[in-house]
Amino acid sequence: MSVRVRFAPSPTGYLHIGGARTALYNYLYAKAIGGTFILRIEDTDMERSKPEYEALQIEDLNWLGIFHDEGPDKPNPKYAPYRQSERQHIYMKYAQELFEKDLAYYDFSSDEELEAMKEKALRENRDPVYDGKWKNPSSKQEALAKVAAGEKGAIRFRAPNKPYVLNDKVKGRVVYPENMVGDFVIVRSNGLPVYNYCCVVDDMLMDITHVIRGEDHLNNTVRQLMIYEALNAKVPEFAHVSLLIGADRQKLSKRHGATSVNLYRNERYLPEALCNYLTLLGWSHPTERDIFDKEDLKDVFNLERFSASPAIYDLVKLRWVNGQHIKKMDNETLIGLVSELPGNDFFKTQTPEWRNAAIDIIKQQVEFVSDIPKMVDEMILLESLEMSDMLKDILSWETTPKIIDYIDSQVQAIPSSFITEAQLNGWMDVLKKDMGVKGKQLFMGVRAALTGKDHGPDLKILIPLTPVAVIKKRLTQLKHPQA
RNA sequence: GCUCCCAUCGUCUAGCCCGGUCUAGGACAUCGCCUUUUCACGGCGGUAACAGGGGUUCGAAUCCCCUUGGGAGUACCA
Repeated sequence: MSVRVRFAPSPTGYLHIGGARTALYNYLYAKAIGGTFILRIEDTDMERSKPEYEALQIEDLNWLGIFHDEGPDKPNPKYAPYRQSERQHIYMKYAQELFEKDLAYYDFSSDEELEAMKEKALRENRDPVYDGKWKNPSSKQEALAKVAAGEKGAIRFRAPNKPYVLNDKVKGRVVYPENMVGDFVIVRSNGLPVYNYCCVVDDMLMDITHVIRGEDHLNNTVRQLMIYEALNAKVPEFAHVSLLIGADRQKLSKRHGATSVNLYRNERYLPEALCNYLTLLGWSHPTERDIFDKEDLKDVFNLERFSASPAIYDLVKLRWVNGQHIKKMDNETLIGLVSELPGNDFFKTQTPEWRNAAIDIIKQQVEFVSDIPKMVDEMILLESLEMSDMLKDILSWETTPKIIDYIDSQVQAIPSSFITEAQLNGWMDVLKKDMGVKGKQLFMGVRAALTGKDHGPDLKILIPLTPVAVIKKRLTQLKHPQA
């Protein structure tokens, strides 16, 4: 049977960074093994689930380059529907079956009774597991009669009294001692089934072969194992991936900074970079590569290289990863991204050749796409001088005023809006041969004259990108420092 | 409380399953140097870790136990 994996978010908010990581692992695994990646919406919590969040989450997933093969918007008739809210009848059907086989029973306990029992258990230092013996469940006929009479009761699963073993792909052999959980509710008294139950019914019916999810579900799994058993279903492989935590080693939350994927999207992070970074948080590349994209992972991604311990979500390395992806990105795509940025008008109105050349030098030194316009402003368009100590020093050399005067006279004579590299070379030659300036005096002097700064990219590349009008303004200030 | 899980540089991790090749490797960050007559990029190098204690063994980061620390679950949430 072919591999089928799923990502099953609850539409109760934006796509979380942790959710994105789990989705990514599932996606990567499906791609690596030629399986199917399914998106299932777990919206049984009517109170918190909102349809708009479903759309938002899918959007974020797609932005990350994670596309599902099946889902509410891409149904496979054999498995649809994909929203748990639309599968109520299915859950009820199996609950009915469980009830008839005496594997589940109706519980008419009140909240108060349940609460009292829980407190008692806690007092006795026991797990507050529901003890069926505490209150004899009604007989089947009795229960049916009560239900028919309109009494509200929850359906409880009769938890077998024995230990369970899970061979997890990440955690290894996990033993759940007997009595770890008591009889648990699978259908609430309001008629809505509960997560741990729906999940199993769906995974069974959707032929899910591998469940890759967060470690927070590890304890739940014993309940699910019980249901698989009761339903006579084949148990899938499980991989419980460690959780992401904050720098204080606490559960990742808003106060740890940006935890929603859409924030990174707004900040123009590269989706491939985010995926790359997220992959590394808990999984390692067999050859210890740390820069790659999904395509590179196609042949190497597996379930064997997960780390069992939680990872601190720390953005510092993400910056670097993003920068690396910018460097290897082709100029055309990058130009497209920069063009989408608001403002930035100068860049947008330049020729393709200009933009290409500008991107060539700028992409080498930025970590974020959004830094590119800033670099254009600072490196190319800045008219005022950056009066550093170094620049003051350069201006104090006796050769510098001569350079400034000469360059100024040449620049004034330029009719076009840009200086060519050949023109610049010509000036350098004149300064060197006719005026006897050379070495540091020459290069730094020319740089100061043209850029008003003491540092920056290679002049031969930078100057042809700088508008003559800007250079003229710098020169004016250099000649009249006070003004 | 109880149950489950986890524990290698500041961070992400390799190594652990199948003990010796580990005076523990890589990456980010940090520091220094080199290169590019500047900056950045790049290159080179430094600082920096097997949580603690017991065992098993000729030998343990690797196997076992305990302690400590952290995480998760303990719901008619997902």
